[in-house]
Amino acid sequence: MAIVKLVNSVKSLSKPSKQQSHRSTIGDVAREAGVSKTTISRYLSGQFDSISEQTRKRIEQTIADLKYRPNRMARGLKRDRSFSIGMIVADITNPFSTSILRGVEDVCTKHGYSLMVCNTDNDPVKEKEYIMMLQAHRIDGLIINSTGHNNEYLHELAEEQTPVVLVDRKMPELGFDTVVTNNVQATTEAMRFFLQQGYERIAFFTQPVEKVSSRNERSNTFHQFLAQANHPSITDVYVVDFRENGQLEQKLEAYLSSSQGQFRLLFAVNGVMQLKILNVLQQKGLRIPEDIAVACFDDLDWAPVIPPGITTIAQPTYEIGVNAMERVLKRIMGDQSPAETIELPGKLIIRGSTPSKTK
Amino acid sequence: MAIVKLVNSVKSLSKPSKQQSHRSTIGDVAREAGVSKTTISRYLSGQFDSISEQTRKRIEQTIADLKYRPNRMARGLKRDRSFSIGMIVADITNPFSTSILRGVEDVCTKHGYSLMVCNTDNDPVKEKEYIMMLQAHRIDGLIINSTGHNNEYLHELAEEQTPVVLVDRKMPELGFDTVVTNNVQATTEAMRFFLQQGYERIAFFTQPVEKVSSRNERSNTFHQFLAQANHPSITDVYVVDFRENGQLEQKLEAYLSSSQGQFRLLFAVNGVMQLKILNVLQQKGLRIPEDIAVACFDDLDWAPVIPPGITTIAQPTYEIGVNAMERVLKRIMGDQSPAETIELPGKLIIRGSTPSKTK
DNA sequence: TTGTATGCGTTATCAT
DNA sequence: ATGATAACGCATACAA
Repeated sequence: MAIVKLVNSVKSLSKPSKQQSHRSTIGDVAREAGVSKTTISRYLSGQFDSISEQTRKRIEQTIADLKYRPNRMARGLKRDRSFSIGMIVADITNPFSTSILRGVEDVCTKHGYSLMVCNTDNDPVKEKEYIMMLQAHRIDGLIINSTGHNNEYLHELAEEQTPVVLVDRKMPELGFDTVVTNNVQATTEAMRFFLQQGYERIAFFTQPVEKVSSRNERSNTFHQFLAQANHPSITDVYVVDFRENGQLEQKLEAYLSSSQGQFRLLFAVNGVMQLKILNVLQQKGLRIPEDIAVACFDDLDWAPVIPPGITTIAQPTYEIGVNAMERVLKRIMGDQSPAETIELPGKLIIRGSTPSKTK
Repeated sequence: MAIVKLVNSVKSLSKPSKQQSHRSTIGDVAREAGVSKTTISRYLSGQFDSISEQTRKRIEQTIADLKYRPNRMARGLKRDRSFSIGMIVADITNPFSTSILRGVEDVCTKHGYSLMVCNTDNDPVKEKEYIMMLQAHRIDGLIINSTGHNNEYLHELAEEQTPVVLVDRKMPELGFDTVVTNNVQATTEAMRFFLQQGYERIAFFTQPVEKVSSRNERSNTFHQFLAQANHPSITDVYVVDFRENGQLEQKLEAYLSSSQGQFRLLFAVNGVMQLKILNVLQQKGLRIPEDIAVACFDDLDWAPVIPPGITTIAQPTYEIGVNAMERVLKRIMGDQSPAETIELPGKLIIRGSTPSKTK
C-alpha cells in the first residue's frame, strides 16, 4: 500500500483571525440558569424525566437568551460519532445525481444528520482524497457511486465499522449494501417495446463500461435480448469515449450509413449520451422520428419538451437515495445482517420519438 | 425572537452500536513511533523544520502502518475552527445551483476545506433549520442563496464572526458580500438584441419576484428598457406561480391571443420557466420560431438541442461559485474591509429560436 | 530538536 | 432531581 503523506492541507493556516466573539457554551448556559453542566446536557439529550418542570423551563429560556448552539464537534468527539453522513457522487451536475441526493438528504435531516457532499468528476484521485477527508471527519456513514478504483480505501472505512452503501454502481467484491435501478428489467422492458414497434435496426450507444455496472448491465441485456430474438442488430453496441474528440460523430456516422433506409432506433445509455447524440443528429439535419427514432435512460426535464417528446426510462432516483440512506441508518443502529442489493424498477415512458412501423 | 427549543434531534439515539474498532489516535502514533504527541502534532501541521529528518520518516511510516487519520472534530474543537464550509441552495436539482456548487467545491478542496451542502426547496423553515445545524457544526463560512426570510439567523452568524456570502440573490440590508450575475447588463444586452431583430411584442415571464433580487432586476430592466424605447410591450410582464395550477397556461393564453399575428417573443426569467413554457407551446402545437420566438436566462445543456436551438443568456455560474468561496476565504483570513457586491457579466448566446423579422 | 501539561465543549460515570 | 469529575483527540504555551 502506498504511504499516504498526511499533512494538514489547510494552506491558510498563517493567520486566521481569532477574533472569536463570545459564542456561548454549555458552561455559560449552566451558570446563567443556575444549574450544573450535567443538567444542561440532560436537557439537550431530551432526558426530561430527570429534570423538574421548573428548571426545564429556565434552561429553555436561558438557551434562547444566550442563543446557545451545542457544539457538534465537542459532542462528536465525546460520543465518537459525528452525526454527519458523507456522500460521494461522480458528477454533481448530472440531475441523476442530485435527484438521488434529494432522497438521501430528506432521510438525513429527518434523523438529525448532516450531509457532506463530494463530487469526484469520475476521477479516482479526487475520490481517494474525499474518502480520506470524510474519514477525518469521522462520518457515521458513506453513500457513494464509486469510480471503482478505491476499493482499498472503502474497505478501510468498512473495517472501522463505518457503514458504506453503494448506489448506481455495484461492486460485489466489496460486500457492501447496494441500491440500484433494476437495469435488466428496465432494459428488457424497453427492448421488448422496441421490437414490438417493429424496429429493424437498434443501436445501443454507451460510454466505456469500465467498472460501471449499470452501463455493463444495460449493454449486456441489450445484447442478450437481441441474441435471443435472433435480431439483426446484435452487434450494434457502440462505445464512445467523450474524451476522444470526434469519436461520437464517427461512430454515429458508421451506424447511420450502415442502417440507411431501415426502420431504425438509437438507444442511449443515459441522458448525457442522449443529449450529445441529439446534438449531432440535429447538425446532420436528421429528423426525429422520421429519419431515426431515439430513446434513452434517464427521464430528465427536457425529455417531454424536445419534439416529438423523447421516450425514456425513468430511473427511481429519489427512491434510490431514500433507500440508501435508510440502509445506512440501519447499519448505524447496529444491524449486522448480510449485505443486500436492492434493485428498484425503472419505468418506460413512451413518447413520440419511438413510433411504430405500421404507423 | 422566538424561543428555539433546542433538543438533540438524532432520534436514533437508542442503541447505536458502539463496536468501535481500534481507530488509531495521535497517541497511538506517538507511542508506536517512540516520540511525544507534540512531535506528531508538529508533523501534522507541517512544521518540518522542528523535526529531524529521521523522526520525520519514522512518523511518516508509522502513520501509514496504523492507517492513522487525524480527527477533524478534535482538531476543530481545539482550534475553534471546523474546516467546513456550509452551502445552502434553494434548489439543488437546478443545474444553476450545482454549477455554482462546482465552483465553490473546487476552491474549497484546494484549500483543505470540506463542504456541507443543504437544500431548502425555497422553504424558509428548512432554511432556518439548516442554518442552525451548520452553526452547530461551527462552520467557518457560509455561502447561501437565501429565501430572504431568515435575516435574523444569518445576522446571528455574522455576529459570531462567521463570514456569510450571498449568491444569486442580494440582500442589501444585511451587509454581506454578494456575488451575482449582472442582471441589468445581461437583460439590457438581450433586449437590445431583441429590438434589433424587430420583435413587435415581447413578453417577460417570471415567477413571483418576492425577495429574489435576480427576478426583480430582470423584470425591472425589461420594463425600463421598453419604456425608454417607447415600445408597445411595456406592460407585458407576466408573473406565474407554479403552485397555482393552470396559471401558466392561462397567462400564456392571454399573451398569445393578445399578440396574435404579431412578430412576437417569449422571454423567460430562467431555465425552469423556459422548459415549462415550451411544454405548453408544444401542446398547443405552436412552432418555434415560426409561430413564436423564445429566449431565456440559463444556458442549460438542452438549449442547443431543442430545435431550432434556444437563445439564452449564459450566467457565469461556476465563476460565481469560485468568487463566493474566495470571498469567504478572505474573510476567514481576517479581511475586515467593507462588504462588496460582485456582479459578473452574463453572455447572450444567440441560436435559432430568435430570428430577425426581415429573414 | 523534543517533551509536559493544560484545555477546547461536551457526555458518561458515579455520586448524593 | 441534580452535581462533580474525568475523558474524548488534538494543539499550544512553556520547558528543556
